[in-house]
Amino acid sequence: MTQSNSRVALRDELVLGRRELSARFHDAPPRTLERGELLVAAAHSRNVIYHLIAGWAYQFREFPDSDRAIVDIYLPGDVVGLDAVLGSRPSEKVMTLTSLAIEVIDATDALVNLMTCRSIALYIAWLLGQRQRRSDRLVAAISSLDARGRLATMLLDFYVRLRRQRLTTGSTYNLPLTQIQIGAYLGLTVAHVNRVLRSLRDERIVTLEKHCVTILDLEQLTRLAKNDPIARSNADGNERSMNEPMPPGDQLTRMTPDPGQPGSRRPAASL
Amino acid sequence: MTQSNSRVALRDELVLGRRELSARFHDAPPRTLERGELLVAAAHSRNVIYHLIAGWAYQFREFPDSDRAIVDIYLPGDVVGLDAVLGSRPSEKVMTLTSLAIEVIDATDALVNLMTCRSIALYIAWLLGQRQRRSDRLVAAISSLDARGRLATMLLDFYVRLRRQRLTTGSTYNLPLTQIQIGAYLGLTVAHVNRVLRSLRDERIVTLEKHCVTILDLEQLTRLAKNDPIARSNADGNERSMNEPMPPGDQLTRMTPDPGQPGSRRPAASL
DNA sequence: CGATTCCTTGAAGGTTGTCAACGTTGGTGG
DNA sequence: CCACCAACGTTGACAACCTTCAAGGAATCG
Repeated sequence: MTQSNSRVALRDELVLGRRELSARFHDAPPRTLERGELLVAAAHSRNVIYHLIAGWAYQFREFPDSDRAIVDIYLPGDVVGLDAVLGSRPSEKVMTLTSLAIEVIDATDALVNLMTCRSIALYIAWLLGQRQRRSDRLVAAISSLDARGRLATMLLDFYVRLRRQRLTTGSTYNLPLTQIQIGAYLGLTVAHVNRVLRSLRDERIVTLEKHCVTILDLEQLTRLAKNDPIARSNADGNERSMNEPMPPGDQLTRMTPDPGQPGSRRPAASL
Repeated sequence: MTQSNSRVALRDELVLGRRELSARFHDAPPRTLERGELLVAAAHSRNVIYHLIAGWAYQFREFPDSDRAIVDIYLPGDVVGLDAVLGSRPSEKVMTLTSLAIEVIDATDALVNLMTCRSIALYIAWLLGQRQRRSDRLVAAISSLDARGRLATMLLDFYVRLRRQRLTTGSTYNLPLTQIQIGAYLGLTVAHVNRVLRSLRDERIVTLEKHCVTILDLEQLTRLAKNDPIARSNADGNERSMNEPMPPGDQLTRMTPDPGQPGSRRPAASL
């Protein structure tokens, strides 16, 4: 079997796994949550995974001095809780940022059963890898970029992820995070987040007002996120690879798998 | 099936998966690498995973301005490359910190085959979750602790992981990182890493000289890592849970799985 | 034993945190 | 409808932490 053949087979199997897992999620009726509720992936019964149909949520870790560090942010279409099901210690909680529509796979041994199906197992591994890559990007951004770069990285990341899910078309989207939460996510204080947002707005790069993000200068924003001080101002045609994630939408016919955007393009957050 | 029953079954299956994956690793003869070599998980042929028998390595991400951010550090016993095999973009590389003894599972479709075995699939998911929890801890530390806290967290983390693998017994271990690399890992400059290490040494909390770490005051170090300014100076008996990872060694008979420390305790870095 | 890399330290300056105050918004109940 | 309250947003002054820059010393490797 040639490399490209098995690569294609892998892609197909991942798409299959996505469908199968989606079917398992459909077994139970969807639920809704209010803003400010905890997804008790740890408390009530461990080994629960969620599929976000609509709404945002964030995963956080608490320190004894009572400030919380946000370690990941989930958007519609994301699967939540996979990293925790096999872990021993709870220690991390997930809280809603908006009201939420979710599908749930419950039961303590659900994951064991899911793993029996190879395509689902592969897709779950892909999902775990996807979350890992998000974390790696965040670590790199926080540890080597200043406040402007971190903000730019975050705003771009959400932009790309929403576009991939066809949840935004223009250069604007809704961001249900308070500046306090942005600070907890990027390792900054509210005051400084506010200052930097102001400066980005004054420079006409991006605006954030009333939870609404508008990207005014995508090129500049990308430069900031890359820590690339002098713009090479290359043609927009070369604007792919904005920060790391897979290209959004238009170039789906490639070697590497992208189950997040299946062949049959459904309107909203299909698994 | 009661919850505790399936929990026990899960633990057993994870131990089984660890053994099975270990067997797959043994299929090919172990290899060695020199210090400063790249584990080309991306270049030469994707879909390669490694098992570290001996030696350290680090995963990093490069920025255009040529400084690199270290996103994870691998110790003996760790499995490297799982997060990358299913990903589309290379973008992250792994480099050795010491000379390395490794086992390799190659072939493009290796992971697809591995996932056919449910216990291996479960164990791989557990490994991915373990790496994710490391990343989450790092994000939390970098985004909400100052330099002292970050250093303390890192030194404690290595300490716990080495103890869990029975690679150190006393309060001392070998740390094959330069201060430059420590800075790249924690988001600090060399100069500041040096200064903080000096202050930690002057306060008789921990020393790092010639790549040798000696923990002098475990309690203080733990406080720093927790951002817990005033020591409650509780009895040492309650010293568990140093930072997040699973308790080292002595309380293995618990509900939650810990395949990293199997029933039959082998001397060194068994999978 | 040269040459590179790493460690170490000081001084100066910048980014960010802290603190405080006030304006704004949104929800609640009188 | 308005008063109230709580949470959030905004801004300024100041301090602290950390970076930058520079230079000399130590260690490591071919």
